[in-house]
Amino acid sequence: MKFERTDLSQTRSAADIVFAALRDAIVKGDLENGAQLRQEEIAAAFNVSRIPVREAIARLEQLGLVETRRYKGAFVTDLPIQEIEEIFRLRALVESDAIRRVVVDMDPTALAEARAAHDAFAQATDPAAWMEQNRRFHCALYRAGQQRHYMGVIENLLNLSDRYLRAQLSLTDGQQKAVAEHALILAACENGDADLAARLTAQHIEDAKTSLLTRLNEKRAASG
Amino acid sequence: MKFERTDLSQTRSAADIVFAALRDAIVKGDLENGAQLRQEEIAAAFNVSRIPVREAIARLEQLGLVETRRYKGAFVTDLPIQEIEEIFRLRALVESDAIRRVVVDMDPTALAEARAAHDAFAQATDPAAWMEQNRRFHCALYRAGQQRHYMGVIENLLNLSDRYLRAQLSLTDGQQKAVAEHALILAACENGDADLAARLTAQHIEDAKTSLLTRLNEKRAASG
DNA sequence: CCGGCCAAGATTGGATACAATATCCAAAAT
DNA sequence: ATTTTGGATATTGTATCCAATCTTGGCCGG
Repeated sequence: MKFERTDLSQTRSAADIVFAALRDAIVKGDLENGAQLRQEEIAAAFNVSRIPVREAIARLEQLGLVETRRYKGAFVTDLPIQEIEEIFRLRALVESDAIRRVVVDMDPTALAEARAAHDAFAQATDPAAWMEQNRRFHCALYRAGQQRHYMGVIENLLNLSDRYLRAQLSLTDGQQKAVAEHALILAACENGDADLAARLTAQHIEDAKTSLLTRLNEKRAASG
Repeated sequence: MKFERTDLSQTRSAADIVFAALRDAIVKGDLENGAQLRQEEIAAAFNVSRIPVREAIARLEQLGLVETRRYKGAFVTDLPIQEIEEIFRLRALVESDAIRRVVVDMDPTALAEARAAHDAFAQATDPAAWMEQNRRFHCALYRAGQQRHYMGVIENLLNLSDRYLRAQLSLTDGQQKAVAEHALILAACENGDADLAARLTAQHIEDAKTSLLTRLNEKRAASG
């Protein structure tokens, strides 16, 4: 007699599920910058007690996605412009190096996945899909190297910066520019040109940073 | 009448204190790789309930210092050699770039702090003091740039790798070599030579990586 | 009308109690 | 003797309850 074998020990705890949901909500911008995370409210939404909610919030704080002050509550981190710039510098540094190390021995499966994401990104029409396919494209390439810690650092940086980028893609021709740049990066990867892929990736991120900071500075000047 | 002004709202929660203590214990190697963290035991040690202990463990997991499996417990992460190597590559990449960005506008106070740490490191005789002063030296330089996220990434990487380095410094002439390399890095910073400081920092970390990996591979070959 | 003060509700932090799962050991069956 | 099975114990995950702190709204004096 045969069974369908499933590993039940890998079922996620309530704290895991709440954590992932809150993280995604912050990254996607569903929770606004500075918004307060009320434990009771979240617990009710997931039909659990506040205990797993508090564990989830503790983990979010470790990622820098929320800031908590004792007895006051947890708030979605609102990054100053200077820190956004810093995060993009880090991204350019780490992601370009990650690409360089991956390209020298690129897995065809990863390339195919990246191309699929590239196509989906080009055809997507709403910002949510852009962000999703954009991340899928980049991570498909980085992940090919099987480097957990590079991926971990990069994902953390993306989680911190995505909600700022999202507004950017919506307002400008950023998406079209990104499609063109992705195509070049993909071509460099397929040709095995590691240095070019690294330079293009760094430039891609620097470009996004520049236009994002320009807009943020305008906005800040206008509002106060 | 004058008061000593202290911000009571900054008193740390029990979870904060337990988290910091566990983190330091793991980083310093007081808790061995693979060791299990028993909630009840830790709670008793700090005279608190398991609730803040669980929050602390959740945060440690987010840092990659422990791994938890549901209903089985939390264990100090035992990194495979390949990941240790990856972490050192990341360190070389990020720390050299951090130095480069700091040197162009170096704060004299930070330089003085780095030199003090350098002297203390040279005169220290036990591995615990070495690790402490070594980190103090490097972080004094990086911190001068006031770049929270660079510092955050670097500290995470140091937290993950320090316990492996510690054994290294104990067993070889690593400490003397490190003193000499620190002197060169410090000189480059004082002279405002950013590129040199960056190259020396990268080399310093690569050197440590090489000798550490050599020893780890020998050890693994010997033990099985 | 305004700002300070105080009480009551709201919210977070932590302790205790209970539920779900794992681990270990003894007894029984082959 | 080995393996299996049932249950006792230990450990983790979550709910409920209490304590500490914050916040809000009304009252008071100016």
